[in-house]
Formats: sequence, C-alpha cells, structure tokens
Amino acid sequence: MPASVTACDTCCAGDLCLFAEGLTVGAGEWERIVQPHGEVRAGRRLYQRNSPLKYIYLVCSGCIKTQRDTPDGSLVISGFHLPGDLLGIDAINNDRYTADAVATVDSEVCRFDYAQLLTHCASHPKIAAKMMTHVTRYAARKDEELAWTMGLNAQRRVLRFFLRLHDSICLQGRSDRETVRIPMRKQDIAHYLRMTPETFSRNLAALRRDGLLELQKNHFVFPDRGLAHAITQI
Amino acid sequence: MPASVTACDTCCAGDLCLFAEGLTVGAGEWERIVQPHGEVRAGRRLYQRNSPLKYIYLVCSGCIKTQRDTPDGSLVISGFHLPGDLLGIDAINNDRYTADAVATVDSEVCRFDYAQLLTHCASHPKIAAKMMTHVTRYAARKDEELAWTMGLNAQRRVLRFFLRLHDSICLQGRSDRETVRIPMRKQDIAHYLRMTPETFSRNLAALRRDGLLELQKNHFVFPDRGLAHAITQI
DNA sequence: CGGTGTATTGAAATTAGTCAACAGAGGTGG
DNA sequence: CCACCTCTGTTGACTAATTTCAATACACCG
Repeated sequence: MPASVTACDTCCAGDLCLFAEGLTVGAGEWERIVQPHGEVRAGRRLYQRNSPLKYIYLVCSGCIKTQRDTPDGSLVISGFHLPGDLLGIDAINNDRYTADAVATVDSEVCRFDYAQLLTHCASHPKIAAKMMTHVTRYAARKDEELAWTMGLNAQRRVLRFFLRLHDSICLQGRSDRETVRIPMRKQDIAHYLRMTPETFSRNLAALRRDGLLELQKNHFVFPDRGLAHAITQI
Repeated sequence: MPASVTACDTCCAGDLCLFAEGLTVGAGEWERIVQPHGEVRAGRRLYQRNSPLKYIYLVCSGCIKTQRDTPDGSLVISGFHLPGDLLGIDAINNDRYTADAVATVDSEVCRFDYAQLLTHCASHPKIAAKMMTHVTRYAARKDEELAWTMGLNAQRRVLRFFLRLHDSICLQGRSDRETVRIPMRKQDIAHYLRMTPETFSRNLAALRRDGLLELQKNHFVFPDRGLAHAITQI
C-alpha cells in the first residue's frame, strides 16, 4: 500500500476520487495507474494543448486553469478546475488535449494513466460508472455555463461567477459566511467570463457600490447571499 | 429479430448507433431496451424539462432542438441535434431532463430505456465504451461551442453556424457543393447563437453582400468554403 | 526605492439590442 | 382562385451595453 494512502483519507476530492470505489490497492495495480498527490506550483503547466492524451488528473487542492491562445494574440480561459474536478476530459474524444492546463496557485493533483484506466474500466463497471459521472458532470457544467454565461449581462456574469466560486469552495468544508480567497487573477476571470478586464473591473466596482459583494484584496464574501442568488437567475 | 432491422441497415447514425457494437439481438434483449425509429412530427415535443430521465434518444433523421424558456419570457435554445446525435445526455447527471426537446422538422428517433441500458453497460464494456464516446463527444462539442460562440462577433457566429451545419449534413453522404436545406427556423438559430432575430437577419444579409454565403429560401451553399472557414478561426 | 506586472478609471468608438413598421410565405375559408 | 389572416423574417432609426484606447494607481519583489 502506497505511502500516500493516508493523504487520500483527508483529500477533499472524497467520493469523486476514482479510488473511492472499486479499485483494489496492491499487486501493483495502484502503482501502474496512479501517481498520487503531485505538486504543481503556481504558473507551472500541467500539460500542453495538442499534445497526445496520456494522463488525466484529479485536482486535490488549489486551482488549475485551462486556456488556449488564439491566433490574434488574445487568450481564452475555458475553465477553472477546483478540488474534486477531473482534468483532461476534453482530450478523451480526440486523444489530444484541447487546451493548456496551468496552475493559478500552488496545487496538488493525482495523475492517472488514461490507457491503463480504460483497461480497468472494462473489467470494473464501478470505475467505469464513476468515470461516466465525471464526464456527464463535466458536460452538464458546460451546458450550464453556456446557458448562463451568455444569457446574462456583464454585471450578472460577474456576480454569478463569485457565487459559484463561493459554492465550490464552501463544499470543501468552509462556512457560508467565511470570507474566501480568490484563487486566480482578475484578468483570468475576465477572460473566462468573456469580457475585457476593464469591463470586469467596472462591474465589480458596481457590485460593491450596490452592496451585493464585499471584496478586499483577494478575499470576498456575500453580505446577502439570497439576494445575489436571486439576481443571477435571469 | 425486429422488423426494423432493415431500417437500421440504412440508418445514417451508422457507427454511432449503440447497436452497431456488442448488443445481441434476440431473447427479448433488443425489445426491452429499444424502440427503434419512432416518428416525431415537426413541432412535437419529445420530452419535457424537469421530467425524470426515462429514455435517451438517438436521432436518425431530421432535427431535434433542446430549449428552455426563462422566467422573463424569452427562450434559450441549447442545441440542435442532428442524425447520429444522442439526446438526453444532459439528464444523466441529475436524473431529470434540463431542457425541452422539440422536433424542428419531421424526424425519426430511436428510443432507449436508460435504466436497462445502464444495466447492460455493466456487462457489455463495448456498449459502455460507445456511451462514453457519445458523452465525451457531447462534452467536447459544448466545450467548442463555449470557446467559439462567445469569442466571435455576431457575424462570425452566424457564418460559423452555417459552416458547422454544412459539415454535419455533408457527413450524411451529401456532396460538398450541394445546396442544403436549413432544418430549423431562423429565429431559433438566432436564439441559439445568443442574438436577436434582427441582429441575425442583418448579419445574414451582410454575409450575402460579402459573397461569403449563398442563400435562397431555406437552402444555402458556400461559394468559397475555405475562405469562410478561415474567417471563423478568430 | 525603482521596476514590472496587474488593476482601476475616464472618454470615445463600436457593437448589439430595442422599438416599430413593413414585407413575404403559407394556410384557411369564401 | 382570390382575399384575408397569421406567423416569420427583414429593414430602419434610436438606445444601451461593451470594447477600445489612454492614463493613472496599486502591489509585489528584487
């Protein structure tokens, strides 16, 4: 049994980890498939767009952004991946990663050998089912992003972003009223929300003026979560 | 063996059909899981948002749109599903359909009992793998939509829509230079592309003026496919 | 204490949305 | 077969939102 098993006990991925169900440890099975809890420093790249799919990753702590730069020199952030999220799903369909993956803060990830994992899925339906859960969750999230990100004006997109970020982080055991740290740069958020950093900044200022969001440095909290939630529901 | 097996031989879903791989016909297996090639008339609803997931559908011919109306009375089209597409994937994650599914033209769909299919997946890895292919393809498409639909201005979104529609339809055996029919209303396209029907109409007119798209009635063709493709690459 | 990258703010320019009028297609009944 | 109606799509003038360009402030790090 690997040394990291105790680390897994406290990993916030919890139920979402592929090991939580069905995969027996020992006989080299574990070691062939997974390299647990690797560190990724802020700014380091985990994988590169267009490189062949070799591993998928489970985020254990921190935050990984996926991005691609466009021919005209601008940058598109396709997602922020927080603890519990599987990374590399976008590559499954075409065997190549569709974006660069870069840590926005110091992070930890577990690395799974995809080919080995697939072999395993054929004989372990529970792991296959868990994979399916991850992928459909991923699809559902993209669906939702597509539905909301474009349906709302800039100000509501900003508000919604912080609401969802708050949700995600509070799922990891933090209280609802606690102020939480923003684990990425503001311009990354702006690009993710498909607006210029200027527009983002202006709307953030407006949200503070209206008392919908309290923010200082890189920390924020919602004075009235219910109200904020209501506003982003179109 | 069901009467519809001959119909399947000519179905354009082809390789994407869940039966193309691994599921043996006979012993009631087929009949329990699938109702093949049902008709859906234009405007009829296949399933309703928020109703519990019971079936998933494979589009064999025609076009099914998925949509939801917002509290403020407007309509959001989340996707158009053409032959070969699996319908209802969005429901897998939360056991309820997240949108209404409505046929935009007379269509044909095969209906799969989801619970039975899942059971089957546990014992038939090949079907599980095919399901995974569908789901990851769905996710990849959403990813792409999210990346492009928002990154481009209105005119390029319109152009890109027709390019992709053209691609999809030409995959079904039609020639590249053939004029193809638009299988949905223009206002549905507009909503799908997140713009008003007016904006859509204006940009369509602009594309015709610029000679990028030939369009008459409900049929279109690209005078210069390469150019159009280059323009939509940001 | 500067220097670099990041964030904010202001004014002008561009894009898309809104409101309103009109045109065309398709269907129904006389 | 035509008149009428309705739904859909087009076009124009105006308004609102967002981007762009430019200048300035702030924070982190050597």
